[in-house]
Amino acid sequence: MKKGDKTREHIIMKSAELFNQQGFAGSSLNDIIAATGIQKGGIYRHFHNKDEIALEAYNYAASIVGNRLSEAIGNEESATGRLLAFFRVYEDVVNNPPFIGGCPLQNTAVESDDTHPTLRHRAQQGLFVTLDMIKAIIEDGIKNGEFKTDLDVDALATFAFSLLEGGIMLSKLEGSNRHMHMNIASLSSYLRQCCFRRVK
Amino acid sequence: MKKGDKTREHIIMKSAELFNQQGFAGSSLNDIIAATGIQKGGIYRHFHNKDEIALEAYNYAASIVGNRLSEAIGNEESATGRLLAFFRVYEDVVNNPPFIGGCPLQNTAVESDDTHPTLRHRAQQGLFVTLDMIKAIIEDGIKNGEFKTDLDVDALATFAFSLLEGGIMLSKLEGSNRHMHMNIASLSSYLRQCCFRRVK
DNA sequence: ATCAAAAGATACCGTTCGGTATCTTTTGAT
DNA sequence: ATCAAAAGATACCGAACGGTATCTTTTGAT
Repeated sequence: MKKGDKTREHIIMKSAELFNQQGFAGSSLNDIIAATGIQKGGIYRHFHNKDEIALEAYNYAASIVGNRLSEAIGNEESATGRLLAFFRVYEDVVNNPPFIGGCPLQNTAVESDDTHPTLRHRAQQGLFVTLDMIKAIIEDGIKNGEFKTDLDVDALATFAFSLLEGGIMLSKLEGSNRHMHMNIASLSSYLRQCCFRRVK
Repeated sequence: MKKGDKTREHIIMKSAELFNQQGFAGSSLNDIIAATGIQKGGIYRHFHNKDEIALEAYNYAASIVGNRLSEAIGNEESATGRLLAFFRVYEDVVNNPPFIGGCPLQNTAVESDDTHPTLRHRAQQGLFVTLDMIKAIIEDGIKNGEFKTDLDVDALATFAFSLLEGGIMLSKLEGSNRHMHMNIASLSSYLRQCCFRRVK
């Protein structure tokens, strides 16, 4: 790997942390300079403009979180365990989020919604990919007899993901993981009471 | 009401729309000038700085949504109905949110989390007030025999509010109300299956 | 060791930022 | 109708913005 590629990645990593904490509009190039220790000329050698940095930074942050999710899912045997594993990645979102600043999808979605179309499009792709992951887990649970066969897969996927993102938002805002913890417990009992296949 | 107070309110209203769509960092004073038709000198006669405008604007947006929520709750007789009424205020969040730009609490929470402490504090107050509203509804439902007596009120309030905010985020991002609609149906059946008092 | 190419620092561009001082206009009580 | 007070427009401030041109340093293949 060439030197230039290494600094390019360094810029992306540091910028991703900035953008995920302060937002795109809230992070200036001087912030990036301060965070990377690289002057403007050095930065703009690797990127055409601030937008390009933001897009690459989002991809990076999303990939970090995605890896953490895949990892957490891989360790679980049951579909229920895999669904709850999603939440456990964010169970200490206040002090130890999978990526500093919280969920990149949430931060990007909320900020870019009415302002930055291309960034919004990336977040949309992230939404679809994540929902597909969750749906695959649910369908798996149905096939292996863990869940009822008449489950509405789309509705349950949206339900679980909403609960996750809402819990992240509430816990981050209050500065306490209690919302995440309560939601994990609530989803767990919900799955048991409403989604498990009744063995007669 | 004096003329100055009227323009002051005009500035707050227009700024609230801007901030709730583009964020605090994403909205400039020139944006406010363009939206209000009032020059910088005129604006700064009524406010000390941009921060003060943002705080008042958030209060305004929050009060609009709060009124809509209270209104929706007032029309319902059952606790279940009042909980679902919360969601119905945002059931067409894509095309017809209670305030343009979506949920002010969500937008403010996500942006100000790591950047703007005073704004974050306002959002925190909004969180507590809203959770208290939801908890009051649940306690009401327990007292009048609608809900089981052993419900965890805090957990159910967090659960419902997370589902709402998560649903808003997902629907806004995808540009489709389907997530809100599915969550309303899911919460409705959840309440029926897990929270209703079993009549023997 | 040489030396072109790659990488990065410096210095600058015009524009926009939030904020202020000053001047003009409007308002409304008398 | 008068006229001080309130309201608002104009013009400006220094700083920070995103972005670029140019110069210096570093890299690594030969």
